[in-house]
Amino acid sequence: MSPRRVPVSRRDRPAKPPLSRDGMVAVALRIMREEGLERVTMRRLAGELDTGPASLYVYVRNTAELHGALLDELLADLDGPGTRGWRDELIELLWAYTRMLHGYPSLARSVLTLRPSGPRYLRFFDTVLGLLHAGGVPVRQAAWGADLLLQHATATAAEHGSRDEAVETAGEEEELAAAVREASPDSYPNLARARDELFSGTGEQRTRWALTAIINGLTTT
Amino acid sequence: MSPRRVPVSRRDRPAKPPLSRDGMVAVALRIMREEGLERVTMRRLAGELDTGPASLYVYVRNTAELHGALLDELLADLDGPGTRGWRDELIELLWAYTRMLHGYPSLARSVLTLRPSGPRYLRFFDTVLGLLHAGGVPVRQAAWGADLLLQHATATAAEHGSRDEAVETAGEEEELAAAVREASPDSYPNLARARDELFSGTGEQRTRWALTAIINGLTTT
DNA sequence: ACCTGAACACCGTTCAAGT
DNA sequence: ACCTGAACACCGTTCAAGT
Repeated sequence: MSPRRVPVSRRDRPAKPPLSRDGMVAVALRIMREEGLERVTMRRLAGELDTGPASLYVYVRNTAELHGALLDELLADLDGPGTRGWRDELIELLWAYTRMLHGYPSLARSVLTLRPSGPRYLRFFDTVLGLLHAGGVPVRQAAWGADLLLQHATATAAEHGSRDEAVETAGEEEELAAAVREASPDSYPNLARARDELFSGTGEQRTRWALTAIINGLTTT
Repeated sequence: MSPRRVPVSRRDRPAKPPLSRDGMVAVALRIMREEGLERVTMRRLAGELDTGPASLYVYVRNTAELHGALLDELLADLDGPGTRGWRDELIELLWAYTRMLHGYPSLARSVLTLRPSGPRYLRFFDTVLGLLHAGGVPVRQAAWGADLLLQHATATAAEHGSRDEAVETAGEEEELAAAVREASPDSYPNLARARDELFSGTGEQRTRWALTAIINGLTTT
């Protein structure tokens, strides 16, 4: 009779590190990087931290707050502006932000309704405002414009995110393309005329164009 | 002994109307209008239609498709453009769309990742393209610009939606405001300078300004 | 083809009771 | 104060079996 295999018990495992907000966020970040934000649930996180879901509520008010913390963590990897003209630097910065969020479309969606307020986000916002100021944009247009630019970048990442869920979205994209193709020029003359341009360009080209257009618009409005 | 009250049984109720996609969407629309999109779940809808959730999958592929149908339904209430100049009409149309979606922020969030392709949405898109064309905007800028304008309108509704969930968001808005107030002018000089303008203006003023800025930008980019 | 019961595999959050 | 087991009140989607 071979010795019965007993399941690894609590006391055989390495001592459970004490819970902390930072530890929680670190684990959440790892799960998000490896499997996407969908997998970062309170229950999963609790399991990974060897406790019950209720324990997490000592450190965050709710999932939205956790998502805000994750955004702030990602923002740490964003480089500050370089030394070119304010316009180019601004576009580069916002494009880098868009690219970063593009890898985490679910986070982008969450951020869109979040009003983030972490230190890294404030730094980022300050930099955008600074570049607009450097371009001579009056303070009101700079404030409203920075908001507009960040909203656009976030919404773009949320919309065209590139994780597995994008497979579904690709189906809908195809459905829209088909609907546009089949739209009769009689009832939809403008759609028919714009048919080819509606889906033209790469994501990068369109995003850069949009950022440029918004910057041009806000300086003259 | 008073007659025992028996619960209303299946056969005492009016004959169950046959399921149909239109019937489903109509009930979903009613629930969304009365209680918000959060309450429009497959299970709730099935209960309301006196069937099991599995039955709904005969008519829609998934919840995303249902949300697309709801948007198309709402779009039916949107008036076409009037007779003023293309610019004013375009802003009016997009503002009406924003206002409409503002009442259903969860739907706006869903639409942002949906690529809607319903007939009413195509009509709406065609109208936006038509107004830009009337303004002499070249077809490529019109196509990319229409996309940009619709994305902005949808994202704005998603962001500042006005249902009960807005109570939570108000808390986060307040937290951001507090963070901005407390941001030291030394480490966040641009935030400090823009402090007052960051939260100035009504939602309508800011949305109209943003739409105007984007239109100005896209015509010159 | 259309319809469904039941199951699969999960959720976020709260709360009373512990330490 | 910090932590937790257990419960509350739900989810979307699939699938085999019916009609």
